[in-house]
Amino acid sequence: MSERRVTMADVARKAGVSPTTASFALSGRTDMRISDASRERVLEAARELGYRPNVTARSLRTKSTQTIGFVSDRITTTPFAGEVIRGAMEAARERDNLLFITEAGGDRDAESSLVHALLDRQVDAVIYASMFTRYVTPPKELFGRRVVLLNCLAPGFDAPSVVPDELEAGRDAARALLAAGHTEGIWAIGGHQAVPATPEGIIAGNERMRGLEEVLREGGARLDGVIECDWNTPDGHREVSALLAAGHRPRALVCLTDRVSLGAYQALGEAGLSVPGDVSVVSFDDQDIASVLRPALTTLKLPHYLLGRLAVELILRKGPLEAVVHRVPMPLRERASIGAPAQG
Amino acid sequence: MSERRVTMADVARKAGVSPTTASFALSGRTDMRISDASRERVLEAARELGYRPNVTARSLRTKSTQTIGFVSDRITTTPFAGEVIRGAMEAARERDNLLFITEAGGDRDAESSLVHALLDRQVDAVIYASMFTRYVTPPKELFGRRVVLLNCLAPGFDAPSVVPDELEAGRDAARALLAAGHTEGIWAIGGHQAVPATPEGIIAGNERMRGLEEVLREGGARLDGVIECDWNTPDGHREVSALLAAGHRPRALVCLTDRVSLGAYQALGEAGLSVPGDVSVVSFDDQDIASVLRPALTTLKLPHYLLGRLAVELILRKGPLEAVVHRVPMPLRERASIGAPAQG
DNA sequence: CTCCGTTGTTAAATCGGATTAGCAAGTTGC
DNA sequence: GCAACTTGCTAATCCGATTTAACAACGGAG
Repeated sequence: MSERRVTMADVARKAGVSPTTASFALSGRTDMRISDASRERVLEAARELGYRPNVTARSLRTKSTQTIGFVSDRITTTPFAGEVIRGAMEAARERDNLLFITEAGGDRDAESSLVHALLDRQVDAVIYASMFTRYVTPPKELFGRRVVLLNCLAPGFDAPSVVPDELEAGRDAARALLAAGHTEGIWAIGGHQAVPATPEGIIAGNERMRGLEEVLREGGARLDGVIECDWNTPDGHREVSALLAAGHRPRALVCLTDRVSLGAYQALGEAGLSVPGDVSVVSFDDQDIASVLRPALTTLKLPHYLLGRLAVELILRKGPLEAVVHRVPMPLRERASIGAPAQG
Repeated sequence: MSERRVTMADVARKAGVSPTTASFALSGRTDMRISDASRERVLEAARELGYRPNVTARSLRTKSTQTIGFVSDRITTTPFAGEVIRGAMEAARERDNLLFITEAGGDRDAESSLVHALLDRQVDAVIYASMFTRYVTPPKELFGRRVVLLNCLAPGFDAPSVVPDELEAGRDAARALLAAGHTEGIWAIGGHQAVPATPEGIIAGNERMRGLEEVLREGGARLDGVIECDWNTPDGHREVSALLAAGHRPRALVCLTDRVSLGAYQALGEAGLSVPGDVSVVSFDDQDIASVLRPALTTLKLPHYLLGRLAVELILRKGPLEAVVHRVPMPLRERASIGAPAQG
């Protein structure tokens, strides 16, 4: 694209040395002896000419492109997960790397083809990411490659995983309710399962529920019921409306996602119940809406930014990757949806 | 990364021809005569060995990396604009290109440095994108390069722009209200301006308002008032609450973004007014929440996906780029927030 | 039978750097 | 005084493709 770039040969010529000397001077290698005078002249020439090395050419020899591939099912364009990309991007940038972002939309063939496109461009490593925390089987092209799994687990696939600490988040949700004095009339909306039509097990729901139940039990509280439904707003609205219609009077709702919480808010509002006066709500994810709902939603934040950042940091660390699961804490965002239990 | 790749030399050796012949056979060029027999043997060998060309090596000679750089202020991770990336990505993929995604966060130095990082990797072209539709001045490194401006305009910079057709969207909002019979008691919330602390002019607000006023006037309707505020939920809530508290009884609200609409919904709900029974609402953007609000929000969709796609399609088109402004229609998403004007 | 044009193929150069092997000139050791 | 090191630098290769220039082998024209 456009006018000729300054090459190392230009720099060498201007500095009056050989390309070899220029190369050593510029890369600053100390194992090859270059006089201070020559080094200075090369550096000066490079500066004056505005020389920048051609990464593509260099990588042909060195095998390192300072480039990382990012493959996901849909995480890129999921409204709330762009932060993953940002975290990854910034961490990459700090180490002079760039990211190829791709998305296969869940299609295995597309996935293979994208991985090939990445490998054809000699990426140094690949981040394989999933929108939902779940078990996956990466495409065979990635076996034996430098890979970090992001927001997913793949038993038998030799690579580290970076996932949110959903179990501890479940515990923290329980602790938040206990701290406010809730011990009964607690319902979970969304349940263990997850999103419709996902072929493989989703981890988030199970772990959140396990942590929740464990700490509630230890705290002498109990869950009155668990309502299984999809993790979206219409389902949240429908299930909570049905719960109320059935005559139940919950004191606290644990909604498995903020989208479910929005549905719950709508149903409670329509029933003339206030949050947190009549019903407390604790949620998961901390999506955009969480902070602007009225009252603002107390929720366990999905640490998207840190997830992306850690994945890249692991990949760019020297040495081989260890197949370890890294759990990133989900911080509690305390806002206004939890109050003392309603009396009566 | 890992075991040696099959090179063209391997393919040539296996097919019993020279690398030159293999190259011509594989690239399928007709200007260089290769016998059908040789071609077949090369193709067969390539297939058996699973040969894939090294794009990096090729680009050293051809100058084309089949790679596009994407630089934005924050669009990547803006919750609602990931679709831009997806559109761009898919269009790129259809033509065997990949995207480097970067984000400068509005920092000029970071922007320059990112553009350099892209150019060092020999990208064929660059998409320069903005989160808000506005005027920009691209970094000097991009002058003379193959560039498409996405969601922004840069007078004097020789490149095509791709932007949403905000003017027509404003008109469509007016048409939707007129069609439902609204001619008075219409207020605009959000106004001409925009988001806080944006140094350069934002186009969206102005154009939306201009289109809106033009068609209302032509339709014999009028705007009772325009309330200027930031384009977010708390401001929407505050301003609509204030409007009602001041004794006004609007029949229709034109909210400049869906986030403002959410605030309006909250304020109306608290005042015991129903949508669309008492007040109709028409909005802009079609973010995630638009479809799950109750009632679902009628809004003019920001065509993010098409924006991204068109930008890439332009860039990958043969020939020089023309500095034309491409306006992409914003379709009306008719849902349930517009009704006939309340009586009385 | 020679000259010339095709046809099919390949040796060699190229792209922009990194790296290896080696070469002069100056030092040191004995 | 001469071999053995050092020091500072460069010629030559290599990385994996593309592309240019040229070269055999063959057929037809004269």
